[in-house]
Amino acid sequence: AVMILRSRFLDARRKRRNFNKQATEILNEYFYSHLSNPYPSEEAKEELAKKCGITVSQVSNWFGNKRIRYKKNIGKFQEEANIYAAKTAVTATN
Amino acid sequence: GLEEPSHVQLPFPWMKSTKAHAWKGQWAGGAYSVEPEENKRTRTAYTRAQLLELEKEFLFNKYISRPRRVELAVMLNLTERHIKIWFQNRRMKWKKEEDKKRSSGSASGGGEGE
DNA sequence: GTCATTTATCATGC
DNA sequence: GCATGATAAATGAC
Repeated sequence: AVMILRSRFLDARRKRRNFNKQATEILNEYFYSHLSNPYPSEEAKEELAKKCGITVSQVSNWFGNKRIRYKKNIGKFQEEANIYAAKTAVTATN
Repeated sequence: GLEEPSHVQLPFPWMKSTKAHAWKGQWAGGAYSVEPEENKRTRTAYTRAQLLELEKEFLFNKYISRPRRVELAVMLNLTERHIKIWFQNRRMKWKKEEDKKRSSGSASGGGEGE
């Protein structure tokens, strides 16, 4: 048996601050307009990072978290999905 | 009666879990029949002592040899696979840190530090 | 081997 | 009290 001990000391300070509402808006717009394949290219990540005022790593983190949390509970995001779906009448056909 | 979903969210391929789907059925009754929790992906929590030894070894060299890996595995009571993966991840982390240092030292801006 | 990603977990914000 | 961003095992593509 693998005993999982919680010897989590301060390996690193995971300080976090929430993103701007505007940044979240941009990220969500991209996510929901590419729901069939929400994997932005490196180029797209850089552009998003620039527009949001965050780093490329942060963009990657955001999409990673968003994808896993979305698919784990699609129902929870349904309302949000509708909002952004209406906001962007964009071709998501990659 | 039962409400019929007019525009059900298509189960895009990326929404499927690759391995060890730990969560319950999200669209049960729809397309998929998601198994209940089978084998959850175990995340080994390394002890302080183990991490200390691994870090020490990494300081010595970034790539660990097979014999040394076996040795370390016994010493730390971990599998070779654990050690191998730890070094792979550690190298990626190291690279990221180095990248940050480089960009921070040269051209204007980029000071993303604390 | 690298490396983007998945996944669990952590730490914080509110 | 969960939402959310970050970190680190673990996976898989190549």
